[in-house]
Amino acid sequence: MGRRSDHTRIELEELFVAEGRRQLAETGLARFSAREVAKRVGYSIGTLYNVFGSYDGLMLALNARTLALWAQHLRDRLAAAGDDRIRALVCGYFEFARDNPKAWIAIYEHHMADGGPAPESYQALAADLMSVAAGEVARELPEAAAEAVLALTRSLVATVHGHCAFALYRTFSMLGETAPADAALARVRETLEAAKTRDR
Amino acid sequence: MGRRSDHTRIELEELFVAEGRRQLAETGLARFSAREVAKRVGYSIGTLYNVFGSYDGLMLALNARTLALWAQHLRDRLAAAGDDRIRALVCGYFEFARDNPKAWIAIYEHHMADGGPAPESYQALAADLMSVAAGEVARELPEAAAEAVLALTRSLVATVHGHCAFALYRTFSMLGETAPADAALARVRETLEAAKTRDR
DNA sequence: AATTTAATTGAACGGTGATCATTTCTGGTG
DNA sequence: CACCAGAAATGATCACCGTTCAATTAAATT
Repeated sequence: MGRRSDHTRIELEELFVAEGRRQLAETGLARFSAREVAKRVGYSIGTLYNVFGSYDGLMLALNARTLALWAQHLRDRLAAAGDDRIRALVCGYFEFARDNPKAWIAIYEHHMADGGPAPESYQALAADLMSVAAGEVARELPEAAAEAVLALTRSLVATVHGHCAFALYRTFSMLGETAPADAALARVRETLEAAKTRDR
Repeated sequence: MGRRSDHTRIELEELFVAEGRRQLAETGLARFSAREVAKRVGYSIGTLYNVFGSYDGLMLALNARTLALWAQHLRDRLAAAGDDRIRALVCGYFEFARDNPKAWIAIYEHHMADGGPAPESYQALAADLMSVAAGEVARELPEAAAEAVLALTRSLVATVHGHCAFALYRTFSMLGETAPADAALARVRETLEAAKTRDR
């Protein structure tokens, strides 16, 4: 059809991402198809490749959107939180994963075709998410050195991630666990308490 | 070729599983191909389907083998452990994942085509793995009730899993973490200490 | 030797990600 | 207004995938 001024390149990107997220949420990563996204948007597969370059490019755009929404969700929860900001953070983590299970899983299950790392701009989004958590850990441990805060934050996020992953992968339900978020919160509290005791 | 007495059905299964594991370790789940496994074993794709029924059936057989080897690895480490059995357990967990990264990841990233649960026999292998950990937790908390031990074990395994997953997915290296196993062990120790204090 | 039975095969089907020569439209020029 | 150069959009084409199943072939039975 030639240069359609129907949509700018930015609009096109947004169309594909919106439809891609809809489809990812429905079918999950394993059945996800770039062709099907293009078809439902009403553009050809060739146009989708013009915009994103590859399947990886499309998936990165989708996961980047998920990461941004996740970070926003956490900040919203923290803004509305009372005294117990750690609980707000852990619950916000679980809420987002539970409300967007397929998209959340896709963040971890998509791998670049060449096995290489994701581009800088994508890693920045993951780092931003981590910094939200680090801010709260720093608030809990005012005396701690910055590097110690970061190291502890990484470990705490890994702890929560493990509980959240088991919850979404149904590993927990298979084993009889019913309140994974509570368990994760309890673990985080223990670690923060131990760190406070060490600091004194 | 008709009924080849070259291999019994059991031998055939073993041939496919051995070659499948080799290929999974090389290429990873995303590029893994049942056709390629059949080709390299020297049987047709049809015979592979006679044996395993589907791609899911093959993957379950591969993942079942991985789970069994993992449990064996943990028991071996515990048998050779000194006083610090918890360290042996956590390190054994990480060692196996690090030595078999693609196979370990496939355990979590393979999903049944219909989204349903894995068959009973497969779940039993996962439960066995959990029971290895539960035995050590029970040893640490002799006073604790059985159900409390199981609940704590689930949470501790989730904690270690989170650290291990971040290590293998390179989330940690992206964030500057260098000793994920040490961090996981520290978290486990804190939780066990807190539980002991509660029991008193 | 003839027949039955069951294991093995691989072509065929509909789908995928990826490519790129071709077509089709648009903005600018004379 | 007619023309053209260039960019956007296309979809046939390719190699591969999981899956199916009629046909084939070798072993077991008669």
